[in-house]
Amino acid sequence: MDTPLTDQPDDAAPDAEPGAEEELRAGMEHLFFAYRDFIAQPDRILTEYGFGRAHHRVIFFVGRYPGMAVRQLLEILQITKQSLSRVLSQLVREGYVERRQGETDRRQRRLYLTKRGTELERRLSEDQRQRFARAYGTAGPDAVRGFRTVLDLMISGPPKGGSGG
Amino acid sequence: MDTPLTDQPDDAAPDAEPGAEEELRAGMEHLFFAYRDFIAQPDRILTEYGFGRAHHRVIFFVGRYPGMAVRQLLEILQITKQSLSRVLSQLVREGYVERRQGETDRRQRRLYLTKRGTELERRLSEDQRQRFARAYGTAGPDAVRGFRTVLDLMISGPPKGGSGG
DNA sequence: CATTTATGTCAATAACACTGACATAAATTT
DNA sequence: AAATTTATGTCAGTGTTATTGACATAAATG
Repeated sequence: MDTPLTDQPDDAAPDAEPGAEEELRAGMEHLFFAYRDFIAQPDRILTEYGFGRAHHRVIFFVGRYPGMAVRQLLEILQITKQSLSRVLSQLVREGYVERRQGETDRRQRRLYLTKRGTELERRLSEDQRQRFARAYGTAGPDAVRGFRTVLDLMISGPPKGGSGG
Repeated sequence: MDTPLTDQPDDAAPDAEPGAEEELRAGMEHLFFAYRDFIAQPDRILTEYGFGRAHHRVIFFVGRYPGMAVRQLLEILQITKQSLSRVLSQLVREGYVERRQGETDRRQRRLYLTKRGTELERRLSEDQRQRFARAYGTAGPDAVRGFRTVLDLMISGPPKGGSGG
């Protein structure tokens, strides 16, 4: 995966801009590359299962927050319930995710990974975990703190008052 | 845009894991949120033009590297030429991108933003630039260096030399 | 009892990626 | 000069993921 930073002809170098603007665009560019490479390997694995990126997202978040309700998953993924429905139904049908009726609110379907789902989650995230582990390890704790600080500041707060963003 | 970190019921908190693993997954989760929120506003603007995310990527990179050849754009975006073709042809047809024959290698079609394309690029990137500017400004230079360090380490190297790391 | 919330489904559509096949022009190699 | 490779582009068909709109059920809430 080439980055153009090292590989461009002279007349395709970053456009001369005021330094600050250039720094921002460099960040945007690198965020794009990081995300692109972050999802490349899981994408390859998913095709074996006939799944796509959306399935991975569901498996990741249900694995991370067992017992999560459908509504919360929708808020996180920022997609419509119709979009989620197809993916989630498929995962349930094929035995990767389990739906259990909520105890306090029985309208809810709380989501859990099955054993099979947990295994797939580990397989899908293996490259991603290694990627983070390597980057974190090489960069060191100070850089990791900076990374997390900037990343968190980039995330939009809740739309309303909520729990204070 | 809610994050589940502050908003989950007690039984949907992050699964108890060894600390290191949890830290990695937290990073993965936040990278997802950052990217999700990073592209939300441009996505809204693009619908006005009948464009999608792919058009934005082309406009961003052609704007950043004027005179870029098609081949380089394909390597960056990691998509097939058929996929790029539809998007690029549309942008050319509607006057946002210009193709000029290469001078040294006349097989190449070198890509440039038109005035119209430059205007759209600025509009699309406005929220993203502000987002980065705000995060960078609040986090401070040390954190920004850490952010860039980790992000760069996460990007796969060129495919030829190493094993992608 | 009326309303809202949580969930789910059916149908139609669009954006964006894919594979495979084929074509032209120009550069490079033999 | 001929053969090969490279850069680009198009046509056709397909699949995943998203969309909107309409409609339905069960359960919680006012």
